[in-house]
Amino acid sequence: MRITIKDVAREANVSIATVSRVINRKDKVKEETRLKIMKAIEKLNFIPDYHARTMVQKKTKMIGFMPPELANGYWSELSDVIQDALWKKGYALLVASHNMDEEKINSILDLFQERNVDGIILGPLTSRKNIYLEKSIENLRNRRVALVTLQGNNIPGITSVDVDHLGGAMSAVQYLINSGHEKIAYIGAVSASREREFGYRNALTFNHIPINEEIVILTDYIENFTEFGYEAAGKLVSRKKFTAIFCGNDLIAFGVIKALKEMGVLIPEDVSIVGFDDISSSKIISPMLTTIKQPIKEIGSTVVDVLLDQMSAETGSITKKIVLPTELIIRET
Amino acid sequence: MRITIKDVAREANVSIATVSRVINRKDKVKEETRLKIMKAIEKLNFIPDYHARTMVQKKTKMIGFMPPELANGYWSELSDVIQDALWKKGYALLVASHNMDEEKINSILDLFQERNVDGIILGPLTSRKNIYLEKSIENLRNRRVALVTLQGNNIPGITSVDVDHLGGAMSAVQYLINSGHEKIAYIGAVSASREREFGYRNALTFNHIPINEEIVILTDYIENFTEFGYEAAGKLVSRKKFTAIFCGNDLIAFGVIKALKEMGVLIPEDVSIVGFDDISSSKIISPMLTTIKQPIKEIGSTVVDVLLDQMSAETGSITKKIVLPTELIIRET
DNA sequence: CTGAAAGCGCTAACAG
DNA sequence: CTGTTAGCGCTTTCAG
Repeated sequence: MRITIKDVAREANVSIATVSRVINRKDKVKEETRLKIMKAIEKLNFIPDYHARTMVQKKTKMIGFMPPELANGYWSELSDVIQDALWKKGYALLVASHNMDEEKINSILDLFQERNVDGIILGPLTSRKNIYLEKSIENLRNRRVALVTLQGNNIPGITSVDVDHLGGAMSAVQYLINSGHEKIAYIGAVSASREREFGYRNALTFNHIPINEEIVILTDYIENFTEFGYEAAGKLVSRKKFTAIFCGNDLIAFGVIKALKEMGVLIPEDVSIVGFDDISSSKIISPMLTTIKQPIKEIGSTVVDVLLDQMSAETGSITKKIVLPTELIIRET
Repeated sequence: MRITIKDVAREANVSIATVSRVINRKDKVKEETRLKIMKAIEKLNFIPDYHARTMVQKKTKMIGFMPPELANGYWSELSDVIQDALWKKGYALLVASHNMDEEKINSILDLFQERNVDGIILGPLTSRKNIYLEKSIENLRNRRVALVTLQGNNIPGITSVDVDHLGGAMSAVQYLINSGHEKIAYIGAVSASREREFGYRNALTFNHIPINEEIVILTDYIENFTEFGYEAAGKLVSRKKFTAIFCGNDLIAFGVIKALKEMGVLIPEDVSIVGFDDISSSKIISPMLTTIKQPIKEIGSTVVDVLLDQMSAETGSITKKIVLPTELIIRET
């Protein structure tokens, strides 16, 4: 059925070892025999069996990627970048989104172990304590699987790549303050990034503006950020005590914008809005969203670099925390 | 280093064959020994090596998915659906987007072959003739790899799952006509779906409205649909001869909306717009986009069903073309 | 019900 | 430069 190295060897009248040599282009092989073998490979349409090779080499050239979801500008854009960067280095990407479902997280990790991925890129995980997860991670580490985490879940001992949420949030709020706002509301999700909330609080405090908890709306992880923003904006308006809103991410901001428009609130005349992430839709919504841009390309390439570094390092490299800068993108809101 | 079936066998004082039996829950094993082995597995944290298993079983439980890109609402939403459906059936997804790059398409297909995926879900491919691709596909078919294509590339002999682009486009244009429009423009990409353009033409013809080629703007595949829509709208306005625009997809429509707004054209008072796809951003843009909805969930589950069917069928099943219906979603534009 | 042994397809010493 | 051979970790007859 399947064409194997044996068939090629027979066809070319050499031993399987020699065939192996030419497909791995390692040891020297006489040009003449190389050509002969190449021809046989061509003729038989031979593609070496990855699994057999893997079994002896112990390298799968496969990286597991576990984002919370794909159907969301931020993660899908990042996936593309990561996939592309990895591809260029000869690695394939096994993608499995977990939707913050604990059971799925565990089973994905099991799958990654079973399939022997060389490395894993973790997205944010549920903050709840998960014994099984901890055990899996320890296992993974014992087996020297490279691990990197995106959007720092601060799992001890794992190198993380993330942006400066705190700083980004502070600059967003500072911008609002510089524009003359004092009553600035915050709408955000705790699970996604607590630091953005802290940045908000810090900036206000730093400017001697008291924090009014009435206009701080938080939620845990939710499926649909946009809907959450829409509803939160509704609540906020009924409290009428703000002239600007800093949103935990762009999707939330989209919901907010929609709600405000429906209620006849003018943006930015009545209320200014700043988001976070700068996903591609931010440019197409109207008014165009002012937001904190995450350097997605750099995040993707950095995470890949870090991962590959870790895999090539003989001895376990030390745990780092890599923080990338954000940038304020001023648009219309 | 790695825990193998041997370690478990030793720990439980049985042969490796028996261990294999319990992890595969096939042959009968005495309950007592089963328990003993389970305990050993637990204790040693044993996870069977997938590659070794695959080598003898010839099934990888892995499906390759090759969309044009991920960073686009349509494909990322679909990926999530497919991944989830497959996951439930015990399959992992190997994702690789090709960005319409011919070389990458070829190399991805090679990778899929080398890694022995059980099935492949193809996205739209370049329309240009690609000998290498044809050969790969033939190879794949010879090796009985299940193949399904999304957004019908009409590769002969491959079952496709797609929506009714023609019908959807016709209903979009018909809706516009019913709303009193006669001068309806079309902006679309040829590669994505020629049928949408045909639907546009058909609907006009069917209603005895002559087609004005001046307000039909086409392009080949482009990286950024939104930008294309933005520019196309600019050209269109200078020609001033339309009261409605049917866009080949939502992203294009977003660009159009942005351009019209900037030029002070009111939507829908001056110009009505209908898109195609109903990606999630369509609801957050303002005004909310009237569009043709693709049933993404159904597309995803259908494609998975078809694929699994094909894999379980002993004899090569016949090539089908599955067409799913679309739905007109009337919103504000 | 359980063990022994023969591969699966390939790589990596080890000889020649 | 090239061939022989011993595994990689697991499943699967075939005996017992």
